[in-house]
Formats: sequence, C-alpha cells, structure tokens
Amino acid sequence: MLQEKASTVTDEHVSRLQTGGETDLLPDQSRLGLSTAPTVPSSTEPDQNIENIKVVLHERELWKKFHEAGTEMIITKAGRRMFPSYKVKMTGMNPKTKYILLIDVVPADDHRYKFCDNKWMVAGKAEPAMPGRLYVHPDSPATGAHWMRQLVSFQKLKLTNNHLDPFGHIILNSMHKYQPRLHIVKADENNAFGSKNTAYCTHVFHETAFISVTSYQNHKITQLKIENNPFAKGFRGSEEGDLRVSRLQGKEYPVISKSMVRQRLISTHSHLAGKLGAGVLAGHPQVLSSYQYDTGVPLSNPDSQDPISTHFPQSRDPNLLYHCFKHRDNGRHLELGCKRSYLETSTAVSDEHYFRSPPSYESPLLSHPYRTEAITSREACMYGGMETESGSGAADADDLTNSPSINCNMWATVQPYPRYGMEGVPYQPFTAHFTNSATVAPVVPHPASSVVSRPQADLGVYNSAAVQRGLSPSFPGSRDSSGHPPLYHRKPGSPLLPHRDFSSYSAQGTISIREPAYQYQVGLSSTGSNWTDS
DNA sequence: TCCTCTTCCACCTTTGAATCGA
DNA sequence: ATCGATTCAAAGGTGGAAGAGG
Repeated sequence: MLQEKASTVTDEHVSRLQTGGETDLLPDQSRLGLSTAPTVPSSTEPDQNIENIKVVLHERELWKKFHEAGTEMIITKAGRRMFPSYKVKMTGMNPKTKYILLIDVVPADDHRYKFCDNKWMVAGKAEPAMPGRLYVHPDSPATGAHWMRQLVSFQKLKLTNNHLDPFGHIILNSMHKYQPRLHIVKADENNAFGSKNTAYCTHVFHETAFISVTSYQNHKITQLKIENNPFAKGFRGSEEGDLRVSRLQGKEYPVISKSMVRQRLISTHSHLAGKLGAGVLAGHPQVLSSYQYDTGVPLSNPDSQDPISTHFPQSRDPNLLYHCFKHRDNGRHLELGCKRSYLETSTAVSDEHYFRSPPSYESPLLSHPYRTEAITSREACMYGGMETESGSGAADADDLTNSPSINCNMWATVQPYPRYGMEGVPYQPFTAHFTNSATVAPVVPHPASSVVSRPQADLGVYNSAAVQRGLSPSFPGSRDSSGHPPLYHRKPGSPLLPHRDFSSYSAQGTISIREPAYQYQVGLSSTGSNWTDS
C-alpha cells in the first residue's frame, strides 16, 4: 500500500484553488463581474480557509487513459463500483478541524448518447435526472489530520440504474454522461454540516467524467478495464495466449495476450501522446486543456475530428474544474469564481455529435442539520491503517474515538434537473433544507423559482476557479423557507438501521437540499447508534 | 431488425476468521 | 496473554454471453 502510494505521486494531479483568501478575487473574477463573498467567521485564520485545501487525484494517469478513450462506467441493478476508483490525496487541511467528505455524480449535460461507428454521439435529449444521491465517505467526519494521513478512497461507491435502489447507491441513467464531484465540508460544532456557517469546497476533476452504460460499448475501454482492474484479471490473457478472453469472444476479437494488450495500450497511448506532442491536439484544446487546469487554455474546436474526440467527444469545457463555496451569513449565494467557460450558443448541427459542456448548475451540496451521532463502525474506505500518527495523537485520538461518525450512505432525491443546455446555461441558485427527521414523505418538486442566468459573456475561460458562495441558512424546522415539508421524518427515538437496508430508508436522518426544480434529499444511515433529534 | 438491458456464469481478488508459532 | 504471520474459505467484483424486451 505504501508502495502504491509512493509510486503514484507523480501521476497525481493537483487541483488547486486559486483564491488567496476569502475575499480575494480570482484573476478573472473582476472580468466576470462576480462579487466577492463575505468571509466566513470560522474561516478567518489562513490555515482554516477551506479553499486552501488541495486535492490531488490519485492515479490521474490512469484516469487520463480512460478519459482519452472515453470513460464508461457500468451500472447495474445491484450496483457496480467505479473503475478507476475515485481516490484523492488531501493537503492543506487544518489538522484539527473536522471535515466531511462526500461525492455526488451529476449530469454533465442534457443529452443521451449512443455509441455508433466507434464513437459516442448525441442520441437525443437526456432522460430526467435520477434521484440525486450523495456518497459520504464513511470516515466522515474526521479531522484534517486524518484525511491527510493517507489516500482517501471512495472505491466502495457504487453506481446503479435502479431507480428504486434501496442501498444508497448513486442512481444514474444509462447512456448519459456524468461528472463526479468531491465536496469537502467543514463539520460544525455538532459534527454535522448544514448549519449557518458551514463552509465547503467542491472539487471537480475533468478526467473523471464518464458515460454510464449497462454494457461496455467501446472495446478500448473494455481492454483498459481488464488490464487495470484486478478483479477483471480473469479476462486477461496469459503470455502464452490461452485466454479466457479469446475463448469467450474469439469470434469477435482476435486473441489478445497480456503482452499484446500492453503493446496496444502503449501504442494507443503513444499515438495519442504523439499527437499531443505534434500539436495535433493544438486544434483541440478541449483535450489538451483537460489536464492543464491551471493554464487557462482557451477551449475548443467544435469541429475537431481527431481520433480522440471522435471516440469520446470531449467536454468542451475542461474548465469546470474547481470551485469553492462558502456560506454567507445572510443566506444569499455568491460566487467568487467561474465554474466554466464553455457556454457558447450551440447552433451548429455538428455540435450534436460532440459532448457538450460539463455541468453548469451549482452544487446542490448544502447546509442543514447534517447531524452525526456516534457510530460504532466504519467501513474502511481509506487506504492504510488507522493507526495514530505520532505527533498528532491528540487529533487522531479525538478523530477516531470521540468523533461521531456518519455512514457511507446518504440518500438524496433529485427532481429532474432543468436542462441546462449549453446555451446560456442557467445558473441555479438554491436553498437548502436539511433535516434529520424521518417520516417518508413524497418528494415535492421545488417550484421553479428565480434562475440566475449567467450570460455567456460572464463565463470566461478558466481552468481552475474558486468559487465562494453562501449556504442557505438552516431550517431546523420541518419546512424549508418555501414551505415544503421535509422529505423524510423520523419519529423521535427511532433507531437508525444499518445502511444498505431498505427498511431503514424511512428512518434515515435526512438532509434535503433544494434548488429550484432540483432537490437533493440525503439520508444518513447509522450502523450503530440512534440519532438525536435536534 | 436493432438497440438496450438483465441475468447468469466462470474467474479472480479481497476480506476476515481461524490457526499457529514466537 | 499478546502479537504477527500464514492459511483458508466466503464474499464480492469483473466482463462476456445469451436472451428478453421495447
């Protein structure tokens, strides 16, 4: 494990916030006309600025390989893990501050895709978004020292296409493009988030975008998975060529040995690298800039026909990479950075054959009594041991023994997302409603409310951006500001059941996060103790 | 007919309990 | 009694094939 960690350092990609302080404008902010966000009282010390946290994507090179081929992720009714798995290295955290780490997977655009002629093409309008769910790292909340000690792995995150999934897996539509996002939330005094002063960051790694499929479409992806995923070792061929792969699919594919696969991968990679090196991709900055978050490389040639983009039309905005939000005391939301640049009006017919922009909507992650109580067990989702680090024993001890813990699974329900086309993508402000109550109630779509449209001109080119925004004030009651009932209510004293038990669904401590027409509903499951109603 | 999805399968890794020895 | 190493079996992850369904 240590060896793995050490060997991958150079492959990691550092996602870095550009804000120097809470009121600092990003280089392009002024040009964007974005306002500064007020400071967060709890974040006035430099070492506590949540935007100073740096996140490094583990195995970035592997992600890049997949991305270049057009990453596909299998979704099954029972839930399937992501591969490559989402692992990050955290730095810059306050060692003693507690954070909650969670991931969501959001639609990258409003299209449905099909794999035709060895390339992904738009096949129509996207289906309504699936219930949005958050995957909370099982170690959450934990101190910064804990998170920074080793790789943070979300490998147990599972994707499903089962709309009624009882296991808390992230629900996706097949043949749609998605973008995973990592949220770092500073836990409040109750080891929860969602309270008034909650601050959080959202990290988006462009190369982790994928298309969900029920069976692999692109043979290159299949080979990459087989070659790199240890669980798929059974499909690798031996050096002698006695392959299960060839046995099973001999009529379709030639015999492929390990060495051949390796050679092909190298060849493919070299080919791509060669193109990169030769500047072929210079005309396709959407590819090149995908890995150059900080360069501010302008985007995209929509007419590109290079092999890469024909296999996997790139998002034309690799710039939606990094943003940081912060709570604003008055509950209104501000942005300090630009989330994306690609907002050109899409009029060209050819655009239909290419991926469009990454998500343009705002993070649904938000505040409110995300309350955590003592939990007796955690799933080991972090690399390495949990041993106390010398020199940080206090923090560690506190981390592991006193910290109430939350479970991996949070349930959320998202109303069909407003289709944010590439054209003048509406920018969605949202309010949040968190509750740990628990009676199941129907999810009520939040009425479409004011939509903050961001003129295209406002969305310049940024390869990295930090956005500070406010989190809504908490609504400890059972209704949010719009009068909607809570999504779930739990009777006082109702114990939480172990996660992955659908029967516990109605007994989850819940968080609902609402945006206009976008509603997150997050349930927390506990493996041990009861929740306390606050 | 085509496309997508589900189910089942064999093969593999991972995980944790049991065992043993120092 | 404790700790670490080893062994073993069960659990779970994997992609492919076949077939169902729209």
